[in-house]
Amino acid sequence: MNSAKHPIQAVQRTLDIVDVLKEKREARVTDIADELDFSKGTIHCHLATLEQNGYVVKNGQQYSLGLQFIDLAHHATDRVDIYDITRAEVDKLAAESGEMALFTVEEHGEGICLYKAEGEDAVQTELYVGYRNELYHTAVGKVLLAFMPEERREEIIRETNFEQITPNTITDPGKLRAQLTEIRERGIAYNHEETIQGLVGLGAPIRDQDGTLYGAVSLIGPVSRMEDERLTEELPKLIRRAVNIVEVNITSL
Amino acid sequence: MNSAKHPIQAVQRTLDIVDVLKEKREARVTDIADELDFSKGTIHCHLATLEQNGYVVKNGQQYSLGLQFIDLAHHATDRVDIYDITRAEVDKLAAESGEMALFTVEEHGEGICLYKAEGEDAVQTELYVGYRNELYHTAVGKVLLAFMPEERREEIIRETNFEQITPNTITDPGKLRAQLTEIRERGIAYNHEETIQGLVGLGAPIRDQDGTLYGAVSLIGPVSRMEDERLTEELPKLIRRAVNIVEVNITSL
DNA sequence: ATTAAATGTTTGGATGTGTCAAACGTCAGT
DNA sequence: ACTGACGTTTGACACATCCAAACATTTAAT
Repeated sequence: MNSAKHPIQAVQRTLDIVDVLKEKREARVTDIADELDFSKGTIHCHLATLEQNGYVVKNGQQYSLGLQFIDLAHHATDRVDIYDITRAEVDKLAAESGEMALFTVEEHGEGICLYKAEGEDAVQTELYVGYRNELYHTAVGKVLLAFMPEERREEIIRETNFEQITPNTITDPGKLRAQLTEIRERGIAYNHEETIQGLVGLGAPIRDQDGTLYGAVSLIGPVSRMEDERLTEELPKLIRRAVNIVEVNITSL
Repeated sequence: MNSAKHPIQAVQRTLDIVDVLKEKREARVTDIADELDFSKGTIHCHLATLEQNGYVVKNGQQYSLGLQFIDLAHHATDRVDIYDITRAEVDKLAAESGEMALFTVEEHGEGICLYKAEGEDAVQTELYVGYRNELYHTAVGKVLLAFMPEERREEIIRETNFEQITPNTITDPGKLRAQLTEIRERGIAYNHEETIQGLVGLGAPIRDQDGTLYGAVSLIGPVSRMEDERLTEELPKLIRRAVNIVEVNITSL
């Protein structure tokens, strides 16, 4: 992520304010001014500008994010051509497996969940559509890393700040690269309690005939149900079938 | 919508750029510079700032909206307490009626679609989650107007720019007010081909015991299926049931 | 190949604008 | 009525934004 030479400070400030509103859900002028260490007057002007454009809502003294962002989100998703097809397949996948199924895409070196479907027995996680996570410790993340162009992969790995989230989290770039090679051979990536203890995930890439990566589909479930042949045979088969259907449809776009 | 006394121009410019990207889906620096009548250098700096923050993505020369807006959209929706409950009921409503069911909320004098469920025979419209429309010519819109505080209603009507979208569109504030009174009595609003020829809609408000308005639920279908007792009895009954369930759950928040 | 034409990017300098501190207005609680 | 806390407005100064032009880079054409 090459940083801008001449970032526009006023805009940066506004984006920081939006970020605070995202974290806090609601905030007053003074709250934000304290948090970001700016004068009340400045924050006020920024919020007023945002409000005028519908990006912020004011309830009494409390400001919060406006629903207009949903509109922007829709238009952003519009760029993902396979969204509709994949969505349908992820629904099926969730129904067939009973687990939670996800569709994730890479952007700016992060994995962004674009769709989530819950099967009958799906685990409850704080994962939501729009959720962003680091690539190195999830199944989809490792899939995306494995199948993206090498230079980009190395760039992302170089900029990754490895954290030992659980005992199983991979924190060594070398080990990660080795596992990515395996994943390229097998076509399936696993997450063995590397993100959350007790949770296992597996994912596969969506690619066209040229090998261009479009995203990844995954299943997440409790370790108790994710073992033996179900984990190594049954569920991978379901995912591969779902992914194949999407891939067939890519050409017709 | 009281305009800001001292809007921050640089921020306004960035928001205008975002708007162009929303409309065009993809655009180059020059495209945007021409469209907004700014120098290329200026647009470049703004885009660089946005990209650095993940709000914009660059593919070669083409810029487009980043998926990070989905994250913001999620947090904005978070503010709508009844979202989850209503969503479930709208799903049922669509299944029962076979038509398209919607959940809409008012913000900044506009109706914003927060959830959409398609029944078996649902009409296909360009309506999407996040879609914003004027209140005066839709069923949900009229519901929201009818049940909001009077001063706010008058403020919105005063600022409304009435357009004759179809022959049936109400363009007279007086007539609109009269119909809103009816709607308050009946508890159901109709849209008789006022937005799109051939499409009929009906909606009801979601309110708590104090009468505070939370949003509206509606059904949309082709005029051929939306007539006689189905329109005046059957469908209103379904909607009322859905709305009631949500309303009961409001108190437990 | 070589040139030409668009484009993205960077630069420096003049203008105009964002920022702050302080004053003002408003509201809630005592 | 008074106090405190907050949002809003004001005015003036510092400096950030913007433009035009030069530069770099890519694409198209000859």
